[in-house]
Amino acid sequence: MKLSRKSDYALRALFTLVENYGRGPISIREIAERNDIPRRFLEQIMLDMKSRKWVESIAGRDGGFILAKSPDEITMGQVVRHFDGILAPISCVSTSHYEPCSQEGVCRFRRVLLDIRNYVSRLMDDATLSRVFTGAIVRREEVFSPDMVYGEGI
Amino acid sequence: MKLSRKSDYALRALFTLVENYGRGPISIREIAERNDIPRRFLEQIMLDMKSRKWVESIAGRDGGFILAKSPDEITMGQVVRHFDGILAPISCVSTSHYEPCSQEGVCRFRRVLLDIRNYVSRLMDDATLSRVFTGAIVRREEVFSPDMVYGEGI
DNA sequence: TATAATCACGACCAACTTGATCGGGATTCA
DNA sequence: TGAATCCCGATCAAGTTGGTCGTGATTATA
Repeated sequence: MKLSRKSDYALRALFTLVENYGRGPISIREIAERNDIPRRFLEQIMLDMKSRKWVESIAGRDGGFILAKSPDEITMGQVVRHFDGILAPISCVSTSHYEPCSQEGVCRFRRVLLDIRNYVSRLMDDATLSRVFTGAIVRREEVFSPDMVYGEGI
Repeated sequence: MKLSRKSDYALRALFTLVENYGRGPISIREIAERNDIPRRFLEQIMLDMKSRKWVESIAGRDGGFILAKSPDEITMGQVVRHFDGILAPISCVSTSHYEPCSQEGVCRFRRVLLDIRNYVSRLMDDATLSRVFTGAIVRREEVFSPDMVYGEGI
């Protein structure tokens, strides 16, 4: 999974709305400023998220956006899948965007990619906005040392 | 991590060479046919891998390619990093391709992406060609049910 | 009711990446 | 000599990314 700017910006915006949950709308301009996002680009993204029913807009002066549902009803998985289309590292191990591959029966490394898919999928679908916001989504790898680095660097 | 065709093809070719390890060279044409890879495209990739000292070439008629080192001295991590540049889902959690981000101090979801980075990095750097070839790289997620699917699909 | 701030919508676009193809040269074996 | 191979650089079409821009429509407030 490679996170696009769009997913990145969408998540930044959503967490800003989570932070303000129950306290009225925030304008695109303010979200953009607080999160260092190009304003006109964020416009697109917010409208997109509105059509997905993740946010609601209030038009006119003093208008802006609020979350359309509770922060534990939206997951990072949903957001990234919407904007980036696929979480799996390759489509032959994707269920939502599966495409057949002539080598599937003999491929030696498919298994490794499948493992990555499973891990990423599980993690992202567990990651509701509220859990991530409160830091409740810490996993095995981070229990011992938060800044632990594996392998040669990534 | 999104696996590019180049990485994919490179890995297919390498595992073909592993299969034939110690039994003479295989031509690009044959590797291409056996793995369903465009021949002229594979040429580039093999030359690239030659410069990385992963494979050696034998020129002239009956020539071809062989592995330049033992299958347990090459990892999937090295290959994917070479062709795709970055394993991490976003550069702010990459060590090899780190780029600063204005939101780093306040970002709510960086932690989740860091977790993915750690998992992928560890898995890929453990994945030597020989271990993957023999199937010795099965991990937690796959111990119980090989085709287990998590979340909404990926 | 004028005005300023906001959301809404669609068109446009430059730069980059991906996934190749192509022509022709150098090397080697039979 | 010729056939099969590796070698090298140029080129390129299509799609994706990451935006910008102009212009309406809506609404609170002075």
